[in-house]
Amino acid sequence: MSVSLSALSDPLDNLLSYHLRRTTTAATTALANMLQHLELNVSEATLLLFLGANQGCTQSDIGRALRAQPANLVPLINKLVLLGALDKQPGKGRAIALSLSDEGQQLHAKVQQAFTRHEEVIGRSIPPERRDEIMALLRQVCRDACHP
Amino acid sequence: MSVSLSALSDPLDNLLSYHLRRTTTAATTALANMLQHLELNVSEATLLLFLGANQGCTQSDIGRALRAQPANLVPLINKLVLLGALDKQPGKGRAIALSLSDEGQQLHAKVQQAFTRHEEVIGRSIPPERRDEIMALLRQVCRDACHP
DNA sequence: TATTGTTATACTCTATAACTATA
DNA sequence: TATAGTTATAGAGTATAACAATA
Repeated sequence: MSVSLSALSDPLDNLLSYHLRRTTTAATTALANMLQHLELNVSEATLLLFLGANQGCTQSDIGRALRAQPANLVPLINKLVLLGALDKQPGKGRAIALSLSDEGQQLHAKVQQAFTRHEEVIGRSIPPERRDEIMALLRQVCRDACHP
Repeated sequence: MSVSLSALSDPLDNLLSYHLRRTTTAATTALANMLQHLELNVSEATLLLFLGANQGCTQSDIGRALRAQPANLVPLINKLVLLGALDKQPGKGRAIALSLSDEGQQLHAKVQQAFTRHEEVIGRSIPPERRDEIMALLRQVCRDACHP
């Protein structure tokens, strides 16, 4: 027999890890919606943002900075190339220097706008003076989780 | 040519959404490692925790409470059944009331222990008196993200 | 008909192994 | 040999559509 909804207790509501997961899912979904009209998903947009600030970097630079497996970057880079957003230039050894084309620059501006708007949405209940403190805390939780 | 690592700037480091994603990934990976010896992944363990506190609830109760698609619960429930952790009892209509078997109770205790230890690990830099405040904030960010 | 449970499917994210190319 | 890039693949998380069973 079904328990009525109000009677359900939630043993997870007191867990930081649970709220991290749930909140991140909600925030990422909202961001994905804001990027939809640009034909980019969150990963592709994140990569574009990073490339805009680090023109000439290589795939392995990106992997190290964003803690992504180089293999997982391949489809993302291909997508940006497909959109005409990327220029590739031969680098040292097998390395390929990536930079934004003119079209990529324009797309980059729109992505930045979307991210900024999204930050405003998810942070609208956070007093501005506490923002930095909260991000420092998230960075620390991230480090603590990585070194158990 | 490759840019030296120290020269790389990170335009994402100032974004709350980025740190949410990165921190959640790190925390969830750590939790998964702590659950490995119980042969449970994070989703299965979360479900077990919920069922322990809501014995007799149905699949659609769970879906509503954890905001999961009922279809996605099927493999999780099957896994717990496979481990001998669940009892199923016919309920109203097609509904099936789920509860923990004796074996499930024992597993539940171990899962709770793992979650508690994980909370200690990821929260070890958070002053206890600020924990509730931070979780309230995460809940609020979650709500804000859902209603853009 | 409305609700519940199930199956099949698909897309994204993440991770690893194995391969190729270049200094 | 060491580094960089690529391919293939596998597992987990999430979402929808379609179907079956029951009141």
